[in-house]
Amino acid sequence: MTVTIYDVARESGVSMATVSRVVNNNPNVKPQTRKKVFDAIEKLGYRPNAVARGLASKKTTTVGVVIPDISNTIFSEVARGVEDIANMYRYNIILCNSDKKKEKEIQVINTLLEKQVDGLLFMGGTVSEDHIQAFKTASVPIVLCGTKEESEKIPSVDIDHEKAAYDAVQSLINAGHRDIALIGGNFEDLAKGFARYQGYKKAMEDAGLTLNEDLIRVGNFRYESGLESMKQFLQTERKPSAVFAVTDEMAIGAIHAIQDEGLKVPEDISVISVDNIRMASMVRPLLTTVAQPMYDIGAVSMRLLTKLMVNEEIEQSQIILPHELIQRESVASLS
Amino acid sequence: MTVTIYDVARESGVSMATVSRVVNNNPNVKPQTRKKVFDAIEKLGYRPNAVARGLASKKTTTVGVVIPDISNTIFSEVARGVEDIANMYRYNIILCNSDKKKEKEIQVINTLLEKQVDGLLFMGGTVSEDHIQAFKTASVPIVLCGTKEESEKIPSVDIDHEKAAYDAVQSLINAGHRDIALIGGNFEDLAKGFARYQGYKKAMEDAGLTLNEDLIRVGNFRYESGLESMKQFLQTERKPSAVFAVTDEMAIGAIHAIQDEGLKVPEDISVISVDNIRMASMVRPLLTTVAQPMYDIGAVSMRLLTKLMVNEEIEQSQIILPHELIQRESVASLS
DNA sequence: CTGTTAGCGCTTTCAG
DNA sequence: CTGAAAGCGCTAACAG
Repeated sequence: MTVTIYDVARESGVSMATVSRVVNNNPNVKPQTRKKVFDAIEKLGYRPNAVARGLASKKTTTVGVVIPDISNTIFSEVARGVEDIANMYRYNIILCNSDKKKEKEIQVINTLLEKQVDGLLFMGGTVSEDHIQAFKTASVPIVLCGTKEESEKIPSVDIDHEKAAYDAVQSLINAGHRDIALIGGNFEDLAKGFARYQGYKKAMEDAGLTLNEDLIRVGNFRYESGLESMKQFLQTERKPSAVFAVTDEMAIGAIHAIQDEGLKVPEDISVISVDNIRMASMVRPLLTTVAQPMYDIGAVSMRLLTKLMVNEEIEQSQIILPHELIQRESVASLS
Repeated sequence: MTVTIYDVARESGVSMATVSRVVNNNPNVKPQTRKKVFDAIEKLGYRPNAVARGLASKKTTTVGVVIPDISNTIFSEVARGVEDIANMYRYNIILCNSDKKKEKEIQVINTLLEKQVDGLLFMGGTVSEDHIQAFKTASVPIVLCGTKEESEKIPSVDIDHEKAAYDAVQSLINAGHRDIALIGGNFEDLAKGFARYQGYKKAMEDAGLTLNEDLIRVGNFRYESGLESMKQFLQTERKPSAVFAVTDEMAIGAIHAIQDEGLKVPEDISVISVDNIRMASMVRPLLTTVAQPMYDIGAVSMRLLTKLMVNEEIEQSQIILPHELIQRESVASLS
């Protein structure tokens, strides 16, 4: 029923090897025989079996990607970059959601490896010792995407989260703000939550400003938590004149909390954040934020992985992509 | 270097067949031997090769999913439903973006089939004759997710887009609106763009209202086009009292166009749409919309596919999921 | 330029 | 409950 390379060989009167050659575009085939083979392929409706090929060649041309949550816009934009480049180099991707649960992450890494992926792209929260251990059992290259780990042994691509946060806060300070609140994210998340907090702290300290515990809240990176956090700031007697939210979603939540209170952004309170998700330019006022190049992070990670998979020489295995402050409408100068 | 089932067999003093049995949880193995085998597996760090297994068993436990654009929130929410259920039934998914380009769609369908996926989930715009042709060459089940085709031969799951649009517009009419503008989407997109337009038209006609060409614009489903379309309506002398946008994104664009003009939603103009993306409850005013269960559409599609893949009896192969009007803040009564 | 021949690592009858 | 053996469909030397 299923037509194999053998059937094509018989039909066209050549050997399997020759059929294999024409299917794989090997130049060492006389144009004439090539034609015969193509005709047979067409006639029989032959479709090469990639699984058999994978077993024989030990290459599957598919890469595994573990992602926290594909329905989260921030990751889905990265994923698009990943897939586009994968595609460009003829790879397919097996996508696995992990919800940043360590157990789940380790589990999917293993099943991906069982499936003999040619490489692995890992996007997650923190990379623990257990992760490293799991990676070690792999015989294929791995790149971290949007994270990194201490030792910097594993190739990775990300932005400098601390610096991005620093730049955001500094721009607030430059605009004359002194009472700057922070809506942070999970500090356990070293690569992102903690790093962005560090950037805030450093910018404040460098400006000779002291951190005020009352002006620090930690949310979960999401809209609702930004809204909640801001509501609480609004109840304190000495309201901040500006707030730095560690993600756009929380910033937008904050903006709405402010507006719901009858106050205006940026006239009464300025808001800034980091990310630049699509929605940042789909709100009023337009959100001022430090852009992180989501698509590029995915694309560059995948490009790096393709190089690693063919043992290509690479100049740089710890890649930091640039971020950029996008001035829009949510920050006012206090002069 | 790589440890195979044969190595485990030797190490534990049993046959490959027995090792295969314990790995596959076949009950016909004496607990004692089972233990021996597990010990050997652990000792050698054996990891089953899913590609070899796939070749031998003709099952890969992976399904292909072709999706228009994973970075589009509407599809990424569906994708999450798909992956969750796939996972639950031990399948992995190979994800391919198609951008709704027919050529690309056909191409990825073919490579997915070459990779011997056990089933195919297709989300796209319109399903043409060429698609059907490509599907026919497949020997595995296929389900359409968020689309359908004329003949209804191919299993599918979706909502009733026409009825959803109808309900939205009808609610506007019930609220006393008469001048209801439409911001539509590509009419070539039969399953969605055109169907939703039909719903609008029918609701108007059923209420004895005549369609006004000046009050109809077609966008591309996205925010910017909603904003643009609304701007144009605002310049006409007889402004609509309400607008029905075929997607939430366009509705939000419309809201901003209205607000940018110094008018208020819903006091001056009401806005309603269909979708209920996460952002619908992350704007001011909160968007009133007809919710389509994105996650469920993905989950139910995948569940249907899992049944098809094991030849399970199915009662219903054309599944229509319910939609629901979510009253929030963007529609005012004209009484 | 083309054919022969081993496998790739696992599942699956078929015996026993 | 366990083993032997025959493939699954293809690639990759190696010859010629």
